[in-house]
Amino acid sequence: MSSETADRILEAACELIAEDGIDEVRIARVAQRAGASTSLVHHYFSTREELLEQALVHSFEQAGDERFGAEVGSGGAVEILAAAIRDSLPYPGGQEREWVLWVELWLRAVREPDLRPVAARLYDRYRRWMADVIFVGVESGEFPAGTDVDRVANLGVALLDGTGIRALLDDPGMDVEAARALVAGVLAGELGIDPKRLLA
Amino acid sequence: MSSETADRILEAACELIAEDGIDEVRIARVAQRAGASTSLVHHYFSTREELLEQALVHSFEQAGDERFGAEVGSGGAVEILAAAIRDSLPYPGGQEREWVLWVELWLRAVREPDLRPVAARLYDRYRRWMADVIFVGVESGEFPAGTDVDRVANLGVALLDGTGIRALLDDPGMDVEAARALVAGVLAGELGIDPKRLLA
DNA sequence: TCGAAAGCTGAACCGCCGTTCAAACTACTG
DNA sequence: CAGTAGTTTGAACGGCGGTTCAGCTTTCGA
Repeated sequence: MSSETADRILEAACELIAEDGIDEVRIARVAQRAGASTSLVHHYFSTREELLEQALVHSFEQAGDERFGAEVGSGGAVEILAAAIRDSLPYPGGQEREWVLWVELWLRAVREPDLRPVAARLYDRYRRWMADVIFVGVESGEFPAGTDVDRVANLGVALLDGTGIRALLDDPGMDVEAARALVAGVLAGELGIDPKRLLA
Repeated sequence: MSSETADRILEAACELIAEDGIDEVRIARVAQRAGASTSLVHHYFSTREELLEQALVHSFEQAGDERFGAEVGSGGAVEILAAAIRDSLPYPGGQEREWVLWVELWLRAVREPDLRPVAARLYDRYRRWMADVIFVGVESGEFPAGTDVDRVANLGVALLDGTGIRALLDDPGMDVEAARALVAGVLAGELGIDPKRLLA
């Protein structure tokens, strides 16, 4: 089912989706980048739609593994949370590519309910990852006992998405530093710590 | 420049963008819905790209006028804010169409920097509208003096976007009611009022 | 060693759709 | 009425690109 070649094709499709957007992806280009012919692409993926859907899913499973698969490392929970905020925002040269794919998935999933479980699964990992970070802080006493971990995690995810999209769009009213300050400020307030400690 | 017919064509294009997504919009369909021929469409809009861009902009200027153009009405600031939260979320049968267009603009603007000012302008109106609502509350003493109005307004916008997108995607971890509760809870905390008052 | 199945290719097909073009119809102006 | 500018149309063009097809090469088990 999943041969070496099929993977190469899928990988090429992922790259092109990230670069040009789903609708700009042409089978000939995918084939070219994968070092194959268009016929070969059709040999593994009977239709363009099928190829693109599998590529999207594959792309996000992989991205999710990279971002949220790692164990919450050692070190203070505050530092980990600060790093999480920084690494989640679309800093130029940083997570911009992931953000573009993220928005692509949003739109696609809005139109195509089949894709919604993929998005939901990613959000679930995202939220759980952030909840883990916060939970560690509560356990270690850095954050107040009785903190509603899930609520704060959902809050963090929502804030990162809501500010990050504006930063990604170069909104002068919300650049990436302002986004970071706002997220850090609100989360620090919820967790009873000094906001500066989340901006390290 | 902007004749009766051109407006009809633009209107038809807007509808189709909302229904099927920009990339699915076909000139023949636009013409059909506008009661015109494809040639006539090209008479007013020399290229497809030009038509779609103008349609998008037109669509959002209009939507912005409807949503944020009205003066902040009379009544308590708390009630106005509660209504703002409710009306901004993608309740089924409510603002869903606007949300879809919103996401469409996000993706388009990410790919096409020319569109970013359009998005920035909309965000500006959105944020200012929310700031006005909060400002009224501060003036009337319903919210604490010294409230950082712009900060809370940005927070509100980010929370609505960040939770709303998940609700729109039918994420089981964040339905529209949970989104509303989270937004209301956080804003109530920032404004020193009872969260229940924002859920009326 | 033979033959079938899988991997792979180039070339051609063909439908969709943006775009163009020449011409008709209308309306207004001198 | 003549002329001109603005509308509107049907029909056709042209190419991009997904898909198909017939056949070549490689692999591998009997």
